[in-house]
Amino acid sequence: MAQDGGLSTSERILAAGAQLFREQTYALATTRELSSRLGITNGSLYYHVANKEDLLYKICVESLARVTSAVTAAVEAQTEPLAIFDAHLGSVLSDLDLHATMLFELRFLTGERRDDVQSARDRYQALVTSVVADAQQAGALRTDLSDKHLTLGLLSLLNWVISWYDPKGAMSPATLADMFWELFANGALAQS
Amino acid sequence: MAQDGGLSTSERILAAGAQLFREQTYALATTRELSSRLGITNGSLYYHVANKEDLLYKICVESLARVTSAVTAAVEAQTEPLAIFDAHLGSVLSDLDLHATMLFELRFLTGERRDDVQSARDRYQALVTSVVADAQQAGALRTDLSDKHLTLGLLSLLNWVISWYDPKGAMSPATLADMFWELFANGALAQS
DNA sequence: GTCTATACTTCGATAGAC
DNA sequence: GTCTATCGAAGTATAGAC
Repeated sequence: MAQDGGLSTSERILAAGAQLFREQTYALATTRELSSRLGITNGSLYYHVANKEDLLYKICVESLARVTSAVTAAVEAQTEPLAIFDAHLGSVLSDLDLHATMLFELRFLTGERRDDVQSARDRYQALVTSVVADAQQAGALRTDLSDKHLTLGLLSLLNWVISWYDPKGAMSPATLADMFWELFANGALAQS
Repeated sequence: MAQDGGLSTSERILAAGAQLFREQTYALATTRELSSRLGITNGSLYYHVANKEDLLYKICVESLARVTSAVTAAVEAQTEPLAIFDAHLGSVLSDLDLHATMLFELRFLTGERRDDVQSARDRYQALVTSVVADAQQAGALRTDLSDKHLTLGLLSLLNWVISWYDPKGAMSPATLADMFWELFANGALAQS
């Protein structure tokens, strides 16, 4: 339960865990360091989380829930593919720790947790593909490249940005979305 | 020194190390597992490499040397930006272990080794940017987006492919290069 | 150039008091 | 809900014989 104006312990653990996992990667991050940042001992941490992998699982689930929700809402409001760039980057770049951890550390999950997150990610990708396919059928996007390939190009732009984006840099998520959309939509060739 | 038709021990260690680091990540890969794959004991491994980080360093240096050499040669032969897609993907996708390790594990290097590899990577990126800038000045690429931004988009396509490409899949590096070039050059919008 | 043996460190997780 | 104390496992790297 949330404190007055603050965060619940579970929420604090999720945020601190995501930050730590992004800084050091899941494998190298230690539960001792995490406990220390939270101001509790290593033993106390295990009252809140079952184990280290379970924390990673919760982070991945939360990441995909947020970006899926943001893009779903945007697509329902306006069906232009540009909406995806805006909604995706708006969500992802304002919670870099969360989404970077999902994207790069997902593979360390095992068994059911791994399958669970992977299928959530597949569903998100299918959502983007369906928007692309709809735009193709509406005549907005070219059809000589398949919906899968167009989506692959689109998601390459959106995913790779996580590995270099600097929140303190000059570009806002909205500016970046406009720039990427412009490039994705019209290409890099000079107009003849 | 190379055996008859085979590889030297150093070359075998480099290849096996890159494969292991890509499979498990640098942090999780153990020198014991590496020794085991090479058919020697853990102690023997240290006759060939100073330590684990030094092996990662050698892998990163080799990766950047190869892709830089491939793209440099291609650009000297034909100055179209398409040449970059072909040469880059041709090199990278035929040595996935090596290049994936450089791209995703570089950050675990420390001190001088880290600086050394990072500056080699910066030089490669500057090479690509210069090709883009030349094409802009020649009137081939649009100039309302900066050379840096166009390069960012280009490298997003080229780098992200490493995280999903399957050598056993249907697409050859050359086919993929054509597809990405087509998308990068002309964009996703339907022609009006 | 490879072996055995091991020193040294650090980690995830648990037990049980408060 | 947090603490102290600790178990047991695993890792990197070294020493010294062969």
